[in-house]
Amino acid sequence: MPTIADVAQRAGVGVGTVSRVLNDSPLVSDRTRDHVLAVIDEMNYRPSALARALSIGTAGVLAAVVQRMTSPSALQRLRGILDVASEAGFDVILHNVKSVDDHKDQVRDLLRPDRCAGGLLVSIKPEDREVEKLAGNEVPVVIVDGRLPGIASLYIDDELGGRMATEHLIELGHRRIAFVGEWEDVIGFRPTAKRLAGYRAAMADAGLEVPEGYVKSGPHEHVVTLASTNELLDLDDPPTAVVASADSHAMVITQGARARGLRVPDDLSVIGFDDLEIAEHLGISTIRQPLYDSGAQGARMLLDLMQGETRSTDHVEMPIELIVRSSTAVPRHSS
Amino acid sequence: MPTIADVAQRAGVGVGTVSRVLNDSPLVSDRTRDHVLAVIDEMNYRPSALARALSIGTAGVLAAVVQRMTSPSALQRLRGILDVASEAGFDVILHNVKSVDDHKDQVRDLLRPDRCAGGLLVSIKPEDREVEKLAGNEVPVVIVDGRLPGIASLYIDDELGGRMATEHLIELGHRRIAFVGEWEDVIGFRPTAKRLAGYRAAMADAGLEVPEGYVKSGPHEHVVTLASTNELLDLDDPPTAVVASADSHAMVITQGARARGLRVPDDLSVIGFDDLEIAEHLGISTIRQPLYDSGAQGARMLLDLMQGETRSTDHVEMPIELIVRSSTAVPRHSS
DNA sequence: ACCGTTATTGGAACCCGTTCCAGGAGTGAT
DNA sequence: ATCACTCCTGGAACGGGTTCCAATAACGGT
Repeated sequence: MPTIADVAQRAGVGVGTVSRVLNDSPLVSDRTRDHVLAVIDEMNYRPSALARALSIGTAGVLAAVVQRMTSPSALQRLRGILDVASEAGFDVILHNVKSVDDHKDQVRDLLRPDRCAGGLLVSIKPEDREVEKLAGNEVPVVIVDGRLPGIASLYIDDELGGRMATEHLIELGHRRIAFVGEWEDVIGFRPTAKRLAGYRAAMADAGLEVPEGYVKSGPHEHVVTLASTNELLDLDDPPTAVVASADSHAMVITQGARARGLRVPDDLSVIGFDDLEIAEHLGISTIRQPLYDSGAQGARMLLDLMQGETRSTDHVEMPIELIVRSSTAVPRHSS
Repeated sequence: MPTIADVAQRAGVGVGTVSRVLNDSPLVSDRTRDHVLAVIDEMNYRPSALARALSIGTAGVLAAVVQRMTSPSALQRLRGILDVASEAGFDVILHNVKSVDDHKDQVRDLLRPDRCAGGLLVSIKPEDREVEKLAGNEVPVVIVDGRLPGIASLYIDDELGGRMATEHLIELGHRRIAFVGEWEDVIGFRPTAKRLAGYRAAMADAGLEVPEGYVKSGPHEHVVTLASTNELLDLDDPPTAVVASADSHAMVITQGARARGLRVPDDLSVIGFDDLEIAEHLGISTIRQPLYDSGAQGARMLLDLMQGETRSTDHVEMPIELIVRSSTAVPRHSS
């Protein structure tokens, strides 16, 4: 593999000149530039990214640390990150955080200038004592899907989302409204807890009670959600509508209700959260949050930060939106 | 940030010694090693991955080039890759290939020793004239989900899979069996085409005809699959069973059939391909292929190759398996 | 013709590890 | 005490870029 010195020699110029050509420096005459470019092309020379990185001090690499990367929402965010990063000529290294243990040392070791030029934490909430370190971290960090003072972040108002979903059902005339969510990992920001708070607030504001057994949660698994659904529908006074903390739950609830011969939305309204692609196809009403865009914008924010153009304390609240489809309707025996 | 020279000075030894300690060389006395380790700890020194990479000649990074990373199957494969790579201390940079254009220069530029130590092509078929270059590529390459002579690869027998799915339906007593697949991108190995071939072969072997209009394909989108489903069911002589080239299709077909009031499997049997997580929850019969394992084993294979332990011409066929669930059954009006 | 500038240029120093080579220290044998 | 070893160790060279500094060339002005 040819080196910059080989090119310089062949072109009869100094290495500095070749380097300047490579970096589009204006301090090269057009004649020299053309000549050097011709030689580069002729030798099929490509500068070593490694050597460049060592000189510069950091590589053209961003780190994306993702919680539960297998979840459809994380995936969409990741897609946004990848698109923007690759557009800007950066590689993305991907770290999948599964347990709290992973989280501790690995991540801080990853977010060093010799590993990457910037980091994105997707749906990951650093521990309290990590926050300060991250805020002063040598490479900039952006949190996607979470809000943390002192660290640039993008987030949504989960409580508002829970409220919007609930109010939609209330406005349709529902009175007996349940909530189904999941236990949340301590790694994350626990959005479900906030959505639940929004649900409770909306219920309270409407003067509605939340009966015993109307709030379900468990591990994020289909079978568990299915069981929760059946428990709800087995109640003496079953709900006419369910707020699910995610579209994936809404899907399962719908399916479970139909398996019992109930019709959705006639016998049971279900609303989800996220607006995954599949929600559209299944006609699930939901609270849409910008998934792809959160990743893309987070990446842009990070790129800005890396050029010192933005304050690292920037916080951006992304908009959410009620999407009404065919899984929610006026209750059958409406008052 | 302290450098190796700082550590050497502080410890009163040479840089060579510190380097040897860092790399667990046996050429260091225990006393010296302990002392140096203590100093390293005290200074909280971490060697620069960048400088190390430049010295060594390559970074501790693997490249995963994935086609349509948003597909659930690609994601599972990626998970396998990530787990094995991170276990071995490698970072993974992720490249999402969307169109053929992306594929051309970017990938070859990525698979250079200054970018990564090895590459995994997931469901990506290099163009003919690229194959030779890849085979002699400076960094080793493994193809996950595809077979190509001259390049190490992991694959399944798609034709056999299509045949197994079809034979399962035939054995249940179905005679009118349709096939639903999708148009495939030229980037990939076109597994659907092979599965279709297996379907045709099984039908021919059983002496069954494939009536006009029984083979459907279109873009990989839910609405299209739904339309195909309706077209099939609108035929004068509609099928009693459908072989879908992927679980995602099987899901939509099931849903479409139910929307028309048909029962699955009583009125229509549906079998998928892949065995995604969701297939289990929806009770979809399918041909299981090892997704996570293909990624994991591909990564292991790559790590071996990087150490020269394996021939780069190794080819591994992964096993597939018929999984019978509740979406396939004996046809209602069986002969 | 002479001087001050500005436009280019070459090349050494630097980034920070790894590795090889030339010793030096220590040990056992004679 | 001397020699032959083995075991450790220090430090220079090296990897391949970037960048800064000194130097040359070219140009306009008087």
